[in-house]
Amino acid sequence: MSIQPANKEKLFEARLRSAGERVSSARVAIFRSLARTSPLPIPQLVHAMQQNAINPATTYRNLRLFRELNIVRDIVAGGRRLVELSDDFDTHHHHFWCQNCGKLIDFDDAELETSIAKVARSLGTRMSSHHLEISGECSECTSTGELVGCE
Amino acid sequence: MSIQPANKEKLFEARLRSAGERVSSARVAIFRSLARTSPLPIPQLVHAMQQNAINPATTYRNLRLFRELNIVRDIVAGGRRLVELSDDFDTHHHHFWCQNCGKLIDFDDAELETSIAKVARSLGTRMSSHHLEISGECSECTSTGELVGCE
DNA sequence: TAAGTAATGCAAATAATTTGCATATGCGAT
DNA sequence: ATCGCATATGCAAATTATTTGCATTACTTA
Repeated sequence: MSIQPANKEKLFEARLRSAGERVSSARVAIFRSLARTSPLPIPQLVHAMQQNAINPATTYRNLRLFRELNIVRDIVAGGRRLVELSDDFDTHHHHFWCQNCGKLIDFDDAELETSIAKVARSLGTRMSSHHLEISGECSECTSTGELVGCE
Repeated sequence: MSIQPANKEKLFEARLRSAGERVSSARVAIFRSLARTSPLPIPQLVHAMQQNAINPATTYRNLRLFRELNIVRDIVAGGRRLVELSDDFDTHHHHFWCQNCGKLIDFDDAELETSIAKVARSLGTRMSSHHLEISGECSECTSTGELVGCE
């Protein structure tokens, strides 16, 4: 189900090319960074790229491009905005965010997908992507007896 | 199902008080603004509050507080981060974002809710809130024959 | 391999968000 | 009601995030 690293990059290049965009070294570097670790806050990505001699302006410009080409998506977890590769470049998944320990858990579920598709159809819309964020307390925090929202 | 305006504010005050927080005029103003129009981008809220003689710092500080107290939540629609009142202060809903015309449509569905609750349980988590964002083409854009992503 | 065009770096501008500190205000006790 | 205290606010400055213009560099196509 999951795309292999080598193919991911081929697909990435293809997506750029078919949009008439060039495959620059900065773009590849940003893509690779996201493929390695994501989701992550934009400033963190910008900083990581600077270590790689890629200018913030370049990272921002390309993030905007990647968003348009559906290469990345933005999500929100606990009030923080994060970027990650879109479903086209990673296995489709949703996120559970533990508001107690801050952990982010990926998940996916067939029945859930069915429900979502059904709703989109009933709205008369054509769905191209979707993302569910659940917040709460993860299993570990629940069993430890920690209280949500306390520090 | 929907909470009446007058009660919303009572609930709001109660939530602040039970957290040991004061019910200041700035807080009430921010809450009212969100109750009137939301979701909206944070800078836009900040600006609106300035018209109301409320300092940006105050708005930011209180947004953080509201987030902690689950009075507001952040969502992402088309790469833009927005705030809106949490489910406790509004009818629970999800969002469909049309990437063609930019429209944001609220929706809710019982079966979907069931699936979500089931997944959260199967993960061993305790869910306190959740939000689904679907992107695609709304029914109007679909019938007009507009192409997604073209300008 | 060369030419043309689009992407990058850089520096500066702008926008967003946070912080410290003095003052004002909400709240509980009188 | 009023007083006193603790907390929230305003303000100004600092920090951080993001965008833009322009000269230069580097993909791509022929």
